[in-house]
Amino acid sequence: MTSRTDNSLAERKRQLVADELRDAALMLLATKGFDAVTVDDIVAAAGMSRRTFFRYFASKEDVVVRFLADTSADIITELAARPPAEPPSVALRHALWVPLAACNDHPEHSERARVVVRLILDTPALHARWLERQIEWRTELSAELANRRRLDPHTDPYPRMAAGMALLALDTVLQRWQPGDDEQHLAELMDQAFAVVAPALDGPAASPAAG
Amino acid sequence: MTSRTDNSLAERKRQLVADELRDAALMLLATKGFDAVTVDDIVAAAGMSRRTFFRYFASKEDVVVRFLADTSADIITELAARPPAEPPSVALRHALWVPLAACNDHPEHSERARVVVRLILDTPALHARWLERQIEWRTELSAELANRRRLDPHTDPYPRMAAGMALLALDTVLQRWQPGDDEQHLAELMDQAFAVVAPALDGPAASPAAG
DNA sequence: CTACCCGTGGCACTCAGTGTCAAGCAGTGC
DNA sequence: GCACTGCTTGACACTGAGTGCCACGGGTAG
Repeated sequence: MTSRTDNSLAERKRQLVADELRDAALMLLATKGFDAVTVDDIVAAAGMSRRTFFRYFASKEDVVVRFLADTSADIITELAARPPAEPPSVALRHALWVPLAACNDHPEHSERARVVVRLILDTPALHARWLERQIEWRTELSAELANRRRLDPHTDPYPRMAAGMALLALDTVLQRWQPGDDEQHLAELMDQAFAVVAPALDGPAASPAAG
Repeated sequence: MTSRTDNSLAERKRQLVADELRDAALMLLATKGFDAVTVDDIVAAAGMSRRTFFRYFASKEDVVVRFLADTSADIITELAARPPAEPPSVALRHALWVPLAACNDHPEHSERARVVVRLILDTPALHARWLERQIEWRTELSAELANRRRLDPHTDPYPRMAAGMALLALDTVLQRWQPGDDEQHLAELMDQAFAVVAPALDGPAASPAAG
């Protein structure tokens, strides 16, 4: 989860520093709360300088959000890899399952991921940044959906809204993620969420109304 | 739009100061961009002190977001006022139309509202705060929807997601809002957006799946 | 051994946001 | 007119986020 392109040596050293900072940050932020921890606290715990922190993370929010966002970035490529004939609801469900499955592959990571999710949802500043990241995904998912259905994303509201509904389903699952939940229960939550939006996702396709 | 409870005298003086700050802020932010304007610039233009600004607005983002949020706060009461038998898609469409109609009632305000919408959608920091505000509305709309359908918002994902879809429709309309659009065209955009989500909003209600 | 490259730390700076306090300015009672 | 009270304001100082700049140090190539 930590790296995807290790150009060896220098790159791995960078990754090591980033992980150290991330671990120190998540530890402190999750236990003391977001506002109660300063960047100075984090770098003191990691044994590095304040300046170095901002070379690896754009902001204090960035450490937390990127921890989830990195694992979720694959949803776009996953959607592109789904068979074109697949209904949007099914393709999107599979695409959004990727980050959740990645968490459950490593039980010890899963627990930390859940804590980070809680931290984000309960901290307004983090929640805002999280949504900001989702906006990017929505744009990319929208482009892919438009491409699949040969729709013009500038005149047809369907792609953008379909992507938005999928992310809404993800949000709902994360919101309902409880401490003891195993992978199966997470899958059930996912199914429930997608059951709600499926009629719209797979509905009467594009409505070429007035323009 | 500016006030809804004028306890006369002191309260109206407060409103006057707030409006002055808001006008100066929107003028500068819309023309120069969000990051290029400091709070000092704003208070200098308004002829007030930096400290006074933060007595009226929680943050630089707050000035911009509240300008739209204030007009949109009525959507919750409007939804509650809709007849209980009305399908969710229709009730929600009427509720979300309130802020848009409020804009079009005052042509000079409409233009500024459109500019502010552009500013918010084009500025990541503002967009994030805007979505953060929508989360509150989603919670309230969700509670109202759950109440209408006698659903438990903690076990059934429908209310939360229905509210999310409605706000997604609003977002889509704002995104596609063009300079020359009159009220009728705005209504068409609204209809198109709701046509997409309506199958999910009015679909097979709650699915009491596993819990 | 030397020259170079890159990551790092230290420092100073801007700007957002907050707490505190002293002044200004109504309205009120004497 | 005068003191008292409550509220708003401005000024100052302070914390904390985030950035630009430069000098140090430790590897690596020549």
